[in-house]
Amino acid sequence: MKHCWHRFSQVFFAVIGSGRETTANTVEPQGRGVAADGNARGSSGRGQVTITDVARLAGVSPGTASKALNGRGGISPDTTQRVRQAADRLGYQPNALARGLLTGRSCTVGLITTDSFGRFSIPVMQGAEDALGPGSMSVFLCDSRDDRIREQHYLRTLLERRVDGIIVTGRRQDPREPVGSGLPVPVVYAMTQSTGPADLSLVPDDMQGGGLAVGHLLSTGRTRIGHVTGPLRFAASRLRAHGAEAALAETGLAMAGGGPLYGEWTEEWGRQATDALLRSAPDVDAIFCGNDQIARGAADAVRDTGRSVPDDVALVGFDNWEVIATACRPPLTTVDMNLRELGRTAAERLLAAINGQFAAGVQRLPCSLVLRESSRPRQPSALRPGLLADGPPPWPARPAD
Amino acid sequence: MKHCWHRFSQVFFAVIGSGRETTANTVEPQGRGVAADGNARGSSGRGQVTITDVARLAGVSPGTASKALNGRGGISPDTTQRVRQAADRLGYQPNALARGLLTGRSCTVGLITTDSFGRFSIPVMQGAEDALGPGSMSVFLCDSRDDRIREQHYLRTLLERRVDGIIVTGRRQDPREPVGSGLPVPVVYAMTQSTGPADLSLVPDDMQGGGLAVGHLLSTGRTRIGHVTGPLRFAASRLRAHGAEAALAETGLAMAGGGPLYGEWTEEWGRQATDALLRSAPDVDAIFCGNDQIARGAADAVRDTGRSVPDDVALVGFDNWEVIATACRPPLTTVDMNLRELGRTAAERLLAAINGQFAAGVQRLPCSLVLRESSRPRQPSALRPGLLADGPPPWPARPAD
DNA sequence: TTGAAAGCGCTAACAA
DNA sequence: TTGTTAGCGCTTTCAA
Repeated sequence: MKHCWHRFSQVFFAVIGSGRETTANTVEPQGRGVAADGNARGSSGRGQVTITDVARLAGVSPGTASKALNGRGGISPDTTQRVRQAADRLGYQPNALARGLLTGRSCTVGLITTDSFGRFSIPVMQGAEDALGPGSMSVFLCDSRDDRIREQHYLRTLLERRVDGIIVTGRRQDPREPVGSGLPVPVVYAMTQSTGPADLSLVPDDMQGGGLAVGHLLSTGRTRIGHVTGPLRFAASRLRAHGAEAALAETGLAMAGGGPLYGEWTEEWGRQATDALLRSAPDVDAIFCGNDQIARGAADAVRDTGRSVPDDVALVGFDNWEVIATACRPPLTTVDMNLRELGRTAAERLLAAINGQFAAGVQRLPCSLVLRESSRPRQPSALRPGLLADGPPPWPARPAD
Repeated sequence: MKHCWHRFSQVFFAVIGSGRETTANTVEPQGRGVAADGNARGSSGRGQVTITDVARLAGVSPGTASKALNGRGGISPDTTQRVRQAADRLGYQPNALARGLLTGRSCTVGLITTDSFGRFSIPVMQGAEDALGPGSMSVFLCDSRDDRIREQHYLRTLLERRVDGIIVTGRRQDPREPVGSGLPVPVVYAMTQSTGPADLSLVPDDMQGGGLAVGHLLSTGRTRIGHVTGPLRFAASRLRAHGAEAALAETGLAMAGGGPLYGEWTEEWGRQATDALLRSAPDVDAIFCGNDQIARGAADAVRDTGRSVPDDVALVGFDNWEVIATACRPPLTTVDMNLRELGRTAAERLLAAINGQFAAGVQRLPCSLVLRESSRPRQPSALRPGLLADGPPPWPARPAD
């Protein structure tokens, strides 16, 4: 802790160290100061310590104090030391507003989330904050809730506050209109796409993620792989399915069940679809699910038919939504979109843009795989007698559980 | 949309309307302006339009323009109109930094989350943003991740940015040290408690929530009510249990199973404990669970013994974590801590404090109940033959599972 | 090596 | 009703 912010310090206007002494109650040249302020506070007027106060206590001019504190310009070590001490004593905190006004850089960025702290925007925001917060950048939070009016309101206030840049996050979906055009600051879209050709958008690579899931299942020896996923109207569903099908085709395999089963992003649908799939293609030995909720429903459905996950049917989900994936029985192998990393990258791209390094287009960031029980390679068949044999499956139509 | 922010407007320095005409390339009295700026932008120097630009275009002084735009001081309707038009044309946006510097109010607040976008802090943040964002207050987001070093870093930058106040959110738990002492701005703690006696902390009323859950179960006719909850070391566990026990005692009942079963906040524990409870007290007709995950585990365990939820055993959870509560089979009745409301309240209290209305102490905000299937009143016994009869329960000790 | 002065963009007090 | 001036707190020339 470099500073302490006690507002009411005891020591004032006594010059620290030696050199030109200035006594406490000198009348300030500027005509401002504590004179009229009976209250023993080390500040002029507004109650916060200013650099003038520091300078006066150190017995130097404000300009010199500024240079000393910022390490700019040739200031003697002795003076620097005195100024630093004075600043510490008074609990000086530079006024970022004044600095920003002067330098034209506020060192702030706006973060507009269209998704109101949704499951996808949160990790993105977190990643962005990771990259910005610990540095000198502060982040303005704006929750536009997919409302263009709100969005414009926030955009306006952000620009009024002279942010140096803006990040827009969403829940992906279809490309969206740019948040504004001809803006005086750079904008990066994360987990959402702008239709503006000059804009930079960062999204996860769903197709690669789908391929990753299926590739993994293939590598563990599964060959009759089905796919249960969300609504067809979602680009995410389609891309993941394409990725999955491409990976299968590469090995000369077709998708079990005849193709992806499109439905809802719910456990309920996961159960239903899996149930149907196990009926229509009883030899299915793996299901790649479009998200973790579907996968969890699938796990329940598989178990309900007396089969085991992963030995009879392996499962892979998508999202790595921890609370779902780890509560699944068994814990779920799943594709992680690395959203936090995506947010971090967005922030870095924004910083680059602020420094003049622009980029444009849609960048797809790779997904990765999180391995858990649900796709564990099969146990040696000796341990599970009969289950790998040909012929009708050894389980009854539907036991009590 | 009142404004548009195209930076490069076409029309400049042609006085709008009638009255003192000023032509485009007048040399500005201040010596600044577009003269040296070949680029057709309606600004001086920094690339953003200033009030001086607006004033010049409207043919008035900056002071007058300011008053006109802010509706302060007696300005003729005609002039006001002209200034407004000029501002619109140029896409003028007041510089909030400059305004804040002058007025001493930045119209920003800091939001420090110690819980890194956790399940509890998110709705609180959302509520705070609800109350602040749409107004003139902007929110700085700071993710301290329970790290005091980070927290102090953020505190410092917030104070440097001259925020008007600070909200600190957490995941409740034990009281925490104040974020700082003698701070120049008010602080409100939400979903976390400060040990500072002069600080204001807002937390949900867990005891009342526990009472609410049990009261509801009693009102639906259940009398043999058990309680499965999280670790004993959590104040939340203890308070909820107390509330539940008090509600039971009021009706002269004791808790089924002999008392609360403390464990973990997981589905796994919910299953285990419920299993044990159903064995030790087979006539249990309701379980109040310390959170939704435990409740979901309980639902699975109840079902696994061949009993039905809610007809044989009713369930109530805690948290109203939608994804869990609605995916539960059947959907879960649960206690909602109204965290968003809590966040909103925190923001309102902060605004009050900024305006001089201080408060202190720990305020507990009421929880409410969200009714779903899992605690539906029993069906008439005719529809469920035998289940309400006396004697040994109709289900076997415990099927395979 | 230090000090003086100007000015970032805005508003508030005072003059005209 | 409008214009002028000063100054918020800071940094940055330019002079000393």
